[in-house]
Parts: sequence; structure tokens; C-alpha cells
Amino acid sequence: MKPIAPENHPFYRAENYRPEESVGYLMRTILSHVSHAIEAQLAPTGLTSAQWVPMFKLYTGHATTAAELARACSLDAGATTRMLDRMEAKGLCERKRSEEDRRVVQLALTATGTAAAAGIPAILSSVQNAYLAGFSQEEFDSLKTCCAAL
Amino acid sequence: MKPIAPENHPFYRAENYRPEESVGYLMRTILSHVSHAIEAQLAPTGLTSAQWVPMFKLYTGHATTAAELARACSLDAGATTRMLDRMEAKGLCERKRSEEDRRVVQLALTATGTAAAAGIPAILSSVQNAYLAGFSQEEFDSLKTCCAAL
DNA sequence: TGACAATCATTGCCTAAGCAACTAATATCG
DNA sequence: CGATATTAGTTGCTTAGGCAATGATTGTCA
Repeated sequence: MKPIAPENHPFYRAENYRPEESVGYLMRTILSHVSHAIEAQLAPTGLTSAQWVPMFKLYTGHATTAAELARACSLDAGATTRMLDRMEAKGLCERKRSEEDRRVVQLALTATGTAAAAGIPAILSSVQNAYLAGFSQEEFDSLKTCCAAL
Repeated sequence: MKPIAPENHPFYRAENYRPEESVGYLMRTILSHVSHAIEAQLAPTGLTSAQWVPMFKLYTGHATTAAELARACSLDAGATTRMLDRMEAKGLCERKRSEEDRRVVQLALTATGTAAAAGIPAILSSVQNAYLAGFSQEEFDSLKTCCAAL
């Protein structure tokens, strides 16, 4: 399949551009709805829509320090510090200065935090399955392939 | 095509859920990149990533008051007020109490604001075309259809 | 070893969105 | 007409993210 140069074959043109018909607009709307649905399911655990990402990274061990967490979540260092402030205040995690390297702060989930994080995969699965209900395996695969190509 | 109940045919399961492989994660990443690209293109006009939406609604006349704008952008009333504060401070738009209904605030773009808004469709088109480069018409249509079904 | 660079975490200042409370104006209904 | 409900806009409080400056520590290299 020969890719065609976008100048010769543009999907969108400035002259008759309608945001509501664009892929970007569609995806934005979908993500907004999915995000709200996840937030609603997450409410009982005390986690917010922005907190399940770092919590899950800590849970799976993909991050053990603040700097690692920031990188893993594509977050600003300052944003990470304040996010940890809020999560710590809610008793979800704890900070401890490292003894080997006094610069780094070691992170650990509390029992409450671990319990909350353990429920995340079930919530993400169920919400996405609900939105994908009615999709055949072929449609699902095609969607994933398209998204992966972007 | 008979849709299969998600309980019997789930695309995702909590037991082996990997966020990086989910459609939600893919879409989130794509939107983040696209959003940054739009922001970069928008920089010279003084508009931010959050401001081109209301600016375009005002430009096309889809909103002429603050309440209309909030509804059109799916925004909170308070968020709209402060967004207008910032846009007005930058000289992009103006507020004027309505004479017919003293509750409403009539909105109007300034010359600067109109000029900035006029460039939006070209930017949105070019960024999306760039991301969709390499997509065939069939792939593009299939992606749009999938997104519209979600 | 000692200067310099890099890394880590924090903080201040900005934009941004949601919720709740409030005021003012208009609409509706008994 | 008048009480009540609705609508519009604003403001305070909260969460949230980015950028820049800072201090403390560690690494590198001449």
C-alpha cells in the first residue's frame, strides 16, 4: 500500500474544516466520556482520575521514586511532588528519604493504597469492555491497529 | 453481525490487564501528542491549547454569550468566566452587558481575536493531516467509523 | 582533590477545569 | 400581582499540570 503525500491527498482542508467531524474531536469526546466513567467507578476507592495512573505505576513496581514516577507518567517533577502530597495526605502512599542517595525519595503504597490500586485493572477493563460492547473482534483489532499507527 | 455480550467475550480482563496495550491508553497518547503539536502551531497567535475551542465557537457564531459558550464547549460556567478573563486580558475578545436581558454578557472578538481565530482551521487540518499521513482512504474511513461507534 | 555538571526534590507562579455558594435578572404559575 | 423557579454570570475553594528557579546531593573529569 503506497502512502500518498498529504499535500496531494489531504483528509482535512482549512476551507471547509468542521471540528465536529474530525478524528481529533471524536477521540477527545470518547476519552472524556471514558474518563468520567472511570472516575465514577473509582470514587469509592478515594482515587481520582489523575491518581490511578501513578498509583498503578507504584503498585506494579514500575516506579519506586518520585523521579521514576514522573518519567513513567510523563509528568512534570513539580506536578509529581504535589500529586504525592495529596496522595500522602489521603493515606495512599508514604515517602522516605533514601539512605544510599540522599537526593531521592523512596515511595511505598500503604495498605489502603495497595487495596485501592489492586482494584484498578478490574475498573479499567470493565469500563473499556462496556464501551467496546458491540464491537466484533475484527473491528476491535482494526481500531487498535489504526491507533497504533498514529 | 451479532454483537456478543461483553461478559462472554471481554476484550480486557482484570487478571492480565496491561494499560499500555489498551485502546484508552493509545488514544490518550495520540491526543496528547496532537494537542502539543497544535499548541506549538498556535503559539504565534497567542492562543493556548484550551483557548482555540472557545475562540473558534465565537468566530463561527456558534456562541455569542458566556452561557452559550460554556454549553458549546462543555465547560463549567466558572471556568468559562475565568477563560474569558484571560482572553479579554490578552485583547482577544470583549464583554458587553446585554440591553435586552441584563443577565447575559454579549461576547465579541476583537480584530486581533478574529485574525487569530481565522487561522485555526488551517492549523487543525495540517496537524491532523500530518498524523494521518500514510493512511489510505479506507483506513481513514474505518477509523472514523470505529470512533463514531464508541 | 576540586571545579563543574548532572540529578533529585521542592517551591512559586501561571493556566486550567470542576463544584458550590451567591447575586441579579427574568420567567412562570397560582 | 406576587411568590417561586429558572437562568446568567461571578467568585472562592479544590485538584491538576507546566515552566523556572532553588538547594542539596552525587557524579565526572582535569
